[in-house]
Amino acid sequence: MSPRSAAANQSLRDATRARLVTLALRLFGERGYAATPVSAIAKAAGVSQGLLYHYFPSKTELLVAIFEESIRDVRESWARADREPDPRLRLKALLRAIGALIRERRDFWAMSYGARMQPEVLASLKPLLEPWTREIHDKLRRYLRDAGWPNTEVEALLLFAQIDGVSQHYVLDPVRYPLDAAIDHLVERYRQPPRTLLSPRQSVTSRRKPS
Amino acid sequence: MSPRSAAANQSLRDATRARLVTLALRLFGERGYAATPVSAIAKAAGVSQGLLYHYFPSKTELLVAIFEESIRDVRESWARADREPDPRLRLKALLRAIGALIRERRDFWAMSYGARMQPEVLASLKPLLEPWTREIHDKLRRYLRDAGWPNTEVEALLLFAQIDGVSQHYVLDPVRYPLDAAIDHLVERYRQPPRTLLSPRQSVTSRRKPS
Amino acid sequence: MSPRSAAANQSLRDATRARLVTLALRLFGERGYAATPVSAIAKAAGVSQGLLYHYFPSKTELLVAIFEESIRDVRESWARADREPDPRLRLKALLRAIGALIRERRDFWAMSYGARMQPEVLASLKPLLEPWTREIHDKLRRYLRDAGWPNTEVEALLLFAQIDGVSQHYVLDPVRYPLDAAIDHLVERYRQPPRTLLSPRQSVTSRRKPS
Amino acid sequence: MSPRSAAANQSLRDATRARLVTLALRLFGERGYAATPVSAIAKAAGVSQGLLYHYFPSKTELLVAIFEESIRDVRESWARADREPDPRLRLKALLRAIGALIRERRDFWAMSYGARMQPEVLASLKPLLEPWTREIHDKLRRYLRDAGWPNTEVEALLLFAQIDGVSQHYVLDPVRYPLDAAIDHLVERYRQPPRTLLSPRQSVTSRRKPS
DNA sequence: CATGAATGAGCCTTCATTCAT
DNA sequence: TATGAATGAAGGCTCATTCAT
Repeated sequence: MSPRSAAANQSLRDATRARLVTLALRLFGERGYAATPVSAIAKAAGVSQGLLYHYFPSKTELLVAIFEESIRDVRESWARADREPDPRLRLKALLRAIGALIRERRDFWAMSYGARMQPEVLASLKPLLEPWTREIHDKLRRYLRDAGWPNTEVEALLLFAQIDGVSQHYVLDPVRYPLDAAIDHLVERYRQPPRTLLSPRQSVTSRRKPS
Repeated sequence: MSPRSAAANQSLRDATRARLVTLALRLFGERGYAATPVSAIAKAAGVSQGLLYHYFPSKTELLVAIFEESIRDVRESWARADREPDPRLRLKALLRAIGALIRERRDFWAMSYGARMQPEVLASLKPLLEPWTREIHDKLRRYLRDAGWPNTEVEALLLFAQIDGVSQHYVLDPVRYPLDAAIDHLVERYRQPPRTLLSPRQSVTSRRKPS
Repeated sequence: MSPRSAAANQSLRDATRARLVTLALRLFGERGYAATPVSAIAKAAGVSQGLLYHYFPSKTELLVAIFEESIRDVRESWARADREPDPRLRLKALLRAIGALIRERRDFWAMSYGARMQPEVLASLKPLLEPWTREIHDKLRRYLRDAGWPNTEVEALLLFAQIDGVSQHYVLDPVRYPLDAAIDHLVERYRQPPRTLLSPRQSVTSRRKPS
Repeated sequence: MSPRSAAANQSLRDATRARLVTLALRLFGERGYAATPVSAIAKAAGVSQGLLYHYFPSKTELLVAIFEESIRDVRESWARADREPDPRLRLKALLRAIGALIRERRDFWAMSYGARMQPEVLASLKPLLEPWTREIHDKLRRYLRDAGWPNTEVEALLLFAQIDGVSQHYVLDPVRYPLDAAIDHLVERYRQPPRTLLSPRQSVTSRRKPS
């Protein structure tokens, strides 16, 4: 009954939609969300501006769609680290995966760091970002715990901060920032929990003293 | 011709200018740079829009002025750590000062993290931001070196990332983020350099080779 | 080539067309002509936008079709009053019929009163509206004359104005407007021509003088 | 302290604002509210589009401003009828005033009748229109009562409907519609209350029963 | 120094209509 | 007959900036 077959239509839809998401992500990453007019996205994708609104009800929803998709991808990518059987190597695997993602998805991080600092924009992203942030924190904490780290709550907090900080510094100057060295250092730092002769309850403060 | 004395005039000028900078910083911090119209700043400061352009040639220049001032303040604040004679305590002093600044100048960091992710805006800030970033990095590196840390280049990089990460996470959710715990943990972590079995001179990267 | 018989096809066609007209009328009535997108009509009717343009070459023509149909219905409804043999009761019969129509076809009147105030739209409706308006006026005038009213030209004008006025006020607030009381009053007012001692030919101006 | 004197500024403001209101009223009357772009108003008033938004926060608010102003004027104009001491002549005076207003303020009525049929627009006007409608109704009722009419509630309703009907019909075809004749007829009809054989207190509905 | 009226460019969004299939 | 992807032209509105006074 349909002119184009339903399948053909769907694939056409998907292709156009995907192109819009891809181009929007690139432009948002390059110029920032606020500074990228919808018209530029449409033009880059080779479609009319009106068509964009056929796929996304608003510029904001386009942003949300990008986040949804990217978060899904990142999540999948990280999931691989879960398959590492040895808990002592799992953190390392995760950090390597993160390092790769930072480089591969630079546009996304750039856009993300910019968007979340604009309260108006953040409002639409909160439902997405808050669970995700918690998810990351929990994952880090679990990994640290399994590897025998103490004080995992704050330790996870700091690890998260380091990752975000490195990612952002890299994004700000991708050419010169020594991303690999930074990741290497992180991997090394988290290779194993601080050793203490006395007890695992011991505070971090004394961790390497007696040796 | 002027009824006011030159001095009175100047102090009036300074007061108005200072008010504009203060209010602009607050609004930029609350709503973001792009989302804050010049008109809102003028209104908040109780002056006309025209007058604002008497003090600052453009919205961008107002932003630059805010950065200049804030950077100067932050720099002064940090300078106190330099006066700490014991190199082993200097890093701690610095981290404490940073923790206080993060909380006290929340608006500035919020604005700063947002603005620097907008390439268009970043362009104007680069002349300011680049030297400052380098300055911070160098200071961290020097402190680490004086405290006997190895591999200070990358170590400073990571410490910087941690500070920025913590600051940004705090700014995103000031009510719930455990800033004090994070700073405490940082202080603890950098209380003294890691001891290695072989030699303290060994660089981080190579210290595991022998194993 | 067509799998369906021509007759079945035609009845399907008619059904779809009728549905479009019905739904369009409802939506135009509820939201107004200008504020109702073609897409909303197609969606409400459960067909594609493209198909709508198969039945009506433009939104305007859809509006015209609605008017044609509605006018035809209203005309038929009023025609019954013509069958009232007693000229003195005919006006009453008409007013009752009108009262019923105002209530039953609220959407049409709402849409109609809105559309005819938009010159751009009115242009397309003029060929329809002008003859109809004249027809109504003439009918009213004939009824008044047959019932023995003087000065029927202006009298018909005023009666028309009353009907339109009541209808519009009702449409603006259907819940609270006392339509029945208004119609009753109209019926009563036009139950018989004003009585004059002298002659039914007497002008309106003098009709109540002699008492 | 102000560059232009405050007075000069105010008069400049008032002049521009008044020009905008006047031109907007004219264009809304001619083309309808929805069909008149803000740009057309600005152009007609000889100012930039942006300036219009300096005076009115939105197109809707401009419409509201027009209504406020027009209602005020109409109210003042009608107030004169109140000064007529003889209650039997007061209604006549009012109808004459109304007749004049219909002709003089044709644009306003045209716009008004169009705007109130667009639910979206009506919403903003309701706070203005509802009290005004009630005010008119009450005034008519009071006049009728003072002139000795029975059943003033419904009688006022019908008189209101006639006025609105005549006004709208005139607006739809100002060249050919015999406004004067219609007003004359209204004046005549409401010259004095209908006499009943029994008593002037009798309700309209029953007044002619005995005959 | 100070005002605020005024501008103009650009942005997001809507929508009637067309067209390939 | 039927679909819905796609277009293009506006339209309402915002805002950094200028300018006459």
